Amino acid sequence: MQFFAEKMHHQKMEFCDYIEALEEERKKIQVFNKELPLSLELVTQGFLFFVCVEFDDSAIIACKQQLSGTMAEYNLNDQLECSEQTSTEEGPVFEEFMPIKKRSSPDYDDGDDDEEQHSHKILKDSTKSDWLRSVQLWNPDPPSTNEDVPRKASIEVVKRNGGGAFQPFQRDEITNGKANNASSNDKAPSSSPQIPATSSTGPVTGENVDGSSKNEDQGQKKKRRSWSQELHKRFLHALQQLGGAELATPKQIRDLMKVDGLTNDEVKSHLQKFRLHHRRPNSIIRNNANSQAAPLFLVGNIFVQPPEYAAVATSSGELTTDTAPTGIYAPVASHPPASTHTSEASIKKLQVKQLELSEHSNSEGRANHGEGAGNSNSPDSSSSTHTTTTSPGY
DNA sequence: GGCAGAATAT
DNA sequence: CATATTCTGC
Repeated sequence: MQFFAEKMHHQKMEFCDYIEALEEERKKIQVFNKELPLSLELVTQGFLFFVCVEFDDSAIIACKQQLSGTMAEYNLNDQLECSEQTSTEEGPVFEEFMPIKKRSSPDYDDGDDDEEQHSHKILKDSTKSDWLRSVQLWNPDPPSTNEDVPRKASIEVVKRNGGGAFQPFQRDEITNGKANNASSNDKAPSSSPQIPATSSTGPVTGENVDGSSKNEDQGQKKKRRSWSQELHKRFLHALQQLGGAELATPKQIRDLMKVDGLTNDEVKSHLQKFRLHHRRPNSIIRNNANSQAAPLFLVGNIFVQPPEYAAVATSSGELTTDTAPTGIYAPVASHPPASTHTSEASIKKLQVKQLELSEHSNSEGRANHGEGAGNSNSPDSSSSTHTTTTSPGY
């Protein structure tokens, strides 16, 4: 008897270990949840299965309960994510998943696909999106207090704001700090409701879109604009609407962003940086051998192909961020409310640019992304092996 | 003169 | 490194 008891105990322990292992596994996989909802499910199911098989020992039961608890948690999370995604549809979604995008989805690659090197980027490749990450996570400027900003201002109060430079927007009211956002003034939102100001998206620690209060000291150095997550999101959104970083112009972007206090120069600068960080990575290993074949993940004994590979191209062959966060539920990239300009002009521009690029920048694998309009898809410059655009049903 | 983009500067 | 500012050409 004793022996038996011992044996049971042993088994129990083993089982628990197993459970733990599984749990861990699931955690790992959860990272890919967005892309591979199926995998999670499978693992989870396996989980249940094992839990339910035999043993009714109290300990096991406890385990079971615990597990179910965690499961519920996961589900809840999933749901939350989903709802968030769907509810945001406007465009924020797009940017929201940028960080994840980098690892396997052909993200919205504005003019230059740069993506497709999936195989490796899984863990590395941080190069490209690194800066993005920083931008997104950047915790906007703390309140006032810090630094000498106020001091300087007071010293050089000069305040000869005769010309008023850029926009009239909110004048001083340094105190207002946040709270504003109202921005009732400024250009009327015209048509699209646009992003309802501070979208719940994340830990936006009470920071307004326009970054901060701008003092009147115009003769002075501009206060560094911090591109908060929100701001950047808008930026991306605008970009998306305009057809990519290569097509959009600072002014357009600024208009679309509808952030008061935001100047052209600021947008220009940001855009410059954006482009910079986006173009370079392209030249790198565009695709090795089979890289183009959508990676298959082995789940259980089933191969699963991440949904991103079903990425669709937007009519104008632009961003198409989609990023299929939850795979199946992938919200289709929203279209620009004002679809007017984005069509002809931009396409033309696109073509021109592509020509230019293909001409004097042979070294850089510029990409092709014009699928939508059926226009070119330059056989990607010279990158090693053929790149048969293996696009799943478009 | 405005604007966009690149090049510098901070 | 992230922005700002300046320089250029259109």
